[in-house]
Amino acid sequence: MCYSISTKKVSKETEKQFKSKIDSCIVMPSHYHLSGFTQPLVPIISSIQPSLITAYHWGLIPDFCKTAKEAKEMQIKTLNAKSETVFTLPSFKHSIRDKRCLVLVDGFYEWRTLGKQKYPYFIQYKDTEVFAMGGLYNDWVNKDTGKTEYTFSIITTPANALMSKIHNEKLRMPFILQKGFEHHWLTANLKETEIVDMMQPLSDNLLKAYAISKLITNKNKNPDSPEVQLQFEYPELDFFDALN
DNA sequence: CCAGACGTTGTT
DNA sequence: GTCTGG
DNA sequence: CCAGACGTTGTT
DNA sequence: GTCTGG
Repeated sequence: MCYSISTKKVSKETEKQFKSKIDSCIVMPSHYHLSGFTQPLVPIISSIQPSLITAYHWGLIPDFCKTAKEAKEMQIKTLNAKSETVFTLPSFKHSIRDKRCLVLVDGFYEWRTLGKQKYPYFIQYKDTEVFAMGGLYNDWVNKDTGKTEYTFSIITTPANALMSKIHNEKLRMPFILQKGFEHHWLTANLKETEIVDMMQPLSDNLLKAYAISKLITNKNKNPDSPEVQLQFEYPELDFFDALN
């Protein structure tokens, strides 16, 4: 799955890459570390406005939610949507047909388990700073206040070889669009089979990854800092990898 | 029928 | 063991 | 998801 | 709104 991302390098430069303009109404959410569990604003491009980079809250609220309380409880359960079940689950079945989006990031974080220890890793796309994860969105109207909540989920697929080594218990990874093919995901009127065929694990030779320090989960320091993305040597990890 | 869930993982 | 904040 | 707290009182 | 378990 994917609950932790970096959006630091999403910027004015990103406009050319995605042939989209940054929404003048938003402040670009640029962070070294964002946890999905806080429902952060994240830069996205939606299928309804494929030429606009805007910002949505992480954690999709389905239309059937009636109150703000119900919506908030739902959001921690819809950070991810499994590619294998998005066409049938009530929370996602409408969005997968006509509310797809690109989630713009420059990396994401996963934990590798060895024995009783967990080691955080930072994963990036090899030949581009900013890349797109495939997602779903929904604009949910709070009937009590009349306000609209703009929300999304990140789709997950089975892990490729690289991600299986890192995320070695869950064996899942975010659905990542291949560089240059991102807008295919936003095409209108796609058939179910065309959508299904797109939601495959990205080839692992396109990604790079290394272990980072445990600053990312240090409560006494701020993980939203450049140091969170620095490579960190764990002798026991190197030793283990040398044997395997 | 009613009532409550509506999700991701992996494990008992 | 379970809850909470990020 | 992970990591750290898990409590009372009253004070800065 | 729709699906599921009882």
